[in-house]
Amino acid sequence: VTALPDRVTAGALTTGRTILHVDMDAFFVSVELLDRPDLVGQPVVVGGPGRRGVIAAANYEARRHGVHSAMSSVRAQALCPDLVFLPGRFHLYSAASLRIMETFAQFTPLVEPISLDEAFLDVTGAQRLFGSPADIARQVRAAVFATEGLWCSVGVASTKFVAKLASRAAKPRPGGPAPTVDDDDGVLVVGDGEVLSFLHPLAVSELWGVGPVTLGRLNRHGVETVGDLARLPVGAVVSSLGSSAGQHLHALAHGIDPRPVVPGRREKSVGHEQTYAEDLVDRAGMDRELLRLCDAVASRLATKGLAGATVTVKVRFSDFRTITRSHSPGEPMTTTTTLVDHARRLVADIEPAPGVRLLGVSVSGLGPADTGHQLSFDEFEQPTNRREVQQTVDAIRHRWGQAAIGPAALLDDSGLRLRRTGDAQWGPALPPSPDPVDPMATPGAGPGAGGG
DNA sequence: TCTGGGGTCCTAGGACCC
DNA sequence: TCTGGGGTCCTAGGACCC
Repeated sequence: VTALPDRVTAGALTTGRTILHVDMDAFFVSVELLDRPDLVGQPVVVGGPGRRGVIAAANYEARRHGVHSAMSSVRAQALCPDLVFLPGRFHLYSAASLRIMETFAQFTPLVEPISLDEAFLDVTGAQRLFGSPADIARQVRAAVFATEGLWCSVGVASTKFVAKLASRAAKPRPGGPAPTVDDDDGVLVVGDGEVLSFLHPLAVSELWGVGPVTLGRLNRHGVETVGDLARLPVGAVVSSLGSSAGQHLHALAHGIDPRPVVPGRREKSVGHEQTYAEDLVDRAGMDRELLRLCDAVASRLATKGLAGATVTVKVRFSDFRTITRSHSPGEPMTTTTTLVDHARRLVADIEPAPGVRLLGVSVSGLGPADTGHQLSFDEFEQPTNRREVQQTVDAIRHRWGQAAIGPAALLDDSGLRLRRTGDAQWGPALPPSPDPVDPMATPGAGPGAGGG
């Protein structure tokens, strides 16, 4: 694979776009299996095995039993008693994802990541260097396999959403043959003349943006397929779904999607939330957990060099009713102490007694953390500068790991170890874990969702 | 299917300003 | 003080995606 030269002008990309949607196959599980060749051929998932756990990713052997991501783990286990559960190792997936995105960048600078395992590539201007759209798609797929040992599926079209649907159609089928680099394996090109005949037979729920609620509304109009939606007058769609969503989906049903591939999109919020194996029932528990969440959020803000304007607390009660409370203090926030002060105030009048199953803290309105030393009013009041404390904590964590230091209020009953956030990625472990966390563990190397 | 955790985007009402 | 119209910001909630 030859690297793309520096000069690819945006001007050449304005008409007749060629867009690739690249989607890794069973990404998390595939990464795990590189380390565990002994499990190849067995049904394997990454996810939390606990009572409130869910499946994050399933390999094709597991899918053959009907197991899929977002399914509750209890149900997955029932469908496939031999299912192998692996706890997630997020840092591995992030690192692999970064390398894969770099591989994409060898073909075009216009790479828009959607998640760790998916991206859009606008290759309109890359065809003189790399050949036809199908040629480029095959080269991308082969390059990812050559560098990572991982397979992906590639959809090609002149619009984003058709490219995405095409990559899904190009996926290996559960129980089907294993992927190869053969000419037409794992790649589907939908030419402009074929868009409507490809699109219209699909279930309308396949469209990006049609979830359970929208599907229900469309079904009430007798819409089952994308073709049904296209035949409905736009007015009827708009009156049912609202102006924005209605016009957008109606246009999609006609194959129209002007959204460009946008590289380098900035993140807009950073947050942590956690569902508890046992509901929280008192103020002290809420206050302690808010501290834990704010500590985790502040730590990530520091790593990214960001500050936030608005803090939002989310509370989900045992009956699943969910509320949010937010506040924008007027000054950028960076520290655990500032975040937790606001977070606790936001829930001060909320009664935890019915049982709180989830708490979340997120920060939005992100901007660069100013490196100057303008003290906020808040900090000015404090005997010790909060920013300095936060910076010292962050430096220690950078050197010794996330669990090396933290608020004393988060020490567990032994008084020796910190209660940590972020291990239970896919739902709480089996019953409340008496299992301590090694305070010297490296980030992400905790007991994980399955440690229990 | 008794429902995770990371996010994005949209809507709607009210405060506030000109 | 029986009072318009446009714009922006803030807050709360919800749909949706991977």
